[in-house]
Amino acid sequence: MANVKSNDRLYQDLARALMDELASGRYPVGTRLPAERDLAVRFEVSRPTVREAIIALEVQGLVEVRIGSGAYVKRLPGEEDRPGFNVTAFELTEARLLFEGEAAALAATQVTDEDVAAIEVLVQRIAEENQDPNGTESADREFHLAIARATRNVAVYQAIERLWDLRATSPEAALLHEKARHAQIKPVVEEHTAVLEALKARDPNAARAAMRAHLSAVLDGLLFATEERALAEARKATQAKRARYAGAMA
Amino acid sequence: MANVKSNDRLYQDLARALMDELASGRYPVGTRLPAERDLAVRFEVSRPTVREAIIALEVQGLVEVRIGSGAYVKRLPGEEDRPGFNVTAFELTEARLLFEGEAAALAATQVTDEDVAAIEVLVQRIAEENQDPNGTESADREFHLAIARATRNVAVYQAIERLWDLRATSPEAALLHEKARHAQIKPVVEEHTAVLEALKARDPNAARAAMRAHLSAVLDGLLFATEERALAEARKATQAKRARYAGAMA
DNA sequence: TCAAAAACTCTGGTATTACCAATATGTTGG
DNA sequence: CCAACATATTGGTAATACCAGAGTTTTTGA
Repeated sequence: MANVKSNDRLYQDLARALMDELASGRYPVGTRLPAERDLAVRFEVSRPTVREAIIALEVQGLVEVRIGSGAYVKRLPGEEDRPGFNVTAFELTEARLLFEGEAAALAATQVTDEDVAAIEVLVQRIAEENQDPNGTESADREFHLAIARATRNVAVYQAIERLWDLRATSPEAALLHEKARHAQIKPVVEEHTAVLEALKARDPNAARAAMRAHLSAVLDGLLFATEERALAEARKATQAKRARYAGAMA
Repeated sequence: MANVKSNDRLYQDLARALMDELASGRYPVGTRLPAERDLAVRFEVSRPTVREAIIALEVQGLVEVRIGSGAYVKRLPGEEDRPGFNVTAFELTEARLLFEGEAAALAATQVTDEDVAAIEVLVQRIAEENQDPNGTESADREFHLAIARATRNVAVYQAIERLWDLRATSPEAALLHEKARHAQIKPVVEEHTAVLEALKARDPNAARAAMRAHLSAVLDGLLFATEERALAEARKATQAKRARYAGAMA
């Protein structure tokens, strides 16, 4: 152990290593970290470096340093300051279904030709990304953000961006999406294209419907990818909820 | 200058002092901070202490340290990590109009009798708050959050909470809302009651319509309160946008 | 006997100094 | 004029020393 090579600066590596140990449960909240001198020996770095790492943790609110006593665990990494946690992939996607549907409708009334052109390129990139099962989702993200931006409403944009990025803070959600991605490499492009066409036509209702259809499909993908017992329950609940809600939309 | 007494540790004092200088505009975004050695001399501390302070700023995303080059200003304090700025009251309310409308619809399919009872109390409190022109808006906030909570979707709740609280980060937005509040102390209670009734009836479409009507009225209040020249333009744009969008909703 | 006081020791806080590595700059040679 | 090479500057890290707060142990005195 101890060695934690990388290209970053030592204090950053050390801070990460310590955060990993915190996350592992080795040092529960309230307990004391080893003395700086001991950490220095264990990680084979100098004490100033250890101090820098601990200060990094302190600034992030992970530990509290008491002079003459030690550094005590205050909060575990993952428990963000701003909550944003315990958010399941279902909830995230459902929220996006609600919000991005409306955003698309508003965007349809605001898009410029430049917006449309840019989005068209993104759809193309999504198609390419979709070919490669190991590819990223960056074009997908850009697509949704471009539409959010087309609303010309910063608040809307930020809310949607946040929802997307929240997925990364939830390991299960990220994993589930990954599984879903591998399971269904089919209609994604068509769905995005439908949204694009609605925007081109400046048709708010069509845009809303297309976006909701797309995210509905994503939701289905998530449900499909769900095998765990713990999620089976959520699956049923979500389906029932959606059914009722979708009915209300008609 | 240089001296920045306090009871904290030196690096914390120094970090604060540097943040003050950043906030003062002395070091705009993109510029380079003085060398660590120079800062050490200027603030009469050792270089390790300067490094600790700079690392504190770095962890907070205020500066970016480039090896062999220097520490560059990345973001000014006050500009939150998550942007959330340059958001006008119009944008905020428009975003709420979109999102909370859908949230209310979803909530209508999910509310429990307890939720309804709690919301009923809140409507009562809103009426009381509304009597006093100098009263707070806490009941109003609770009302909207209670509905968001009734969706049983944490992501939805957090997004809406964030939109509400964002108002506080924008001084102009807060001021404008305050003015609008004094201008129209009339239909607020009726509007909230309409939402409540729709929830009671478990009618998603009615809930959506009622919530949109309410926030539409808020938007009107904002427009009414707008006198500044700078905002007159935004007013027209927003009105036009809303008109088109509202038409699409029908 | 026991409680107060002193001594000791552990911990973080800060300062010094030194040297390495990445970068930026200026100089030189083609 | 420009590429290549010195050189000064800057951050990165280490090693060491000493101070100050906190806790524990030992000593001391009533």
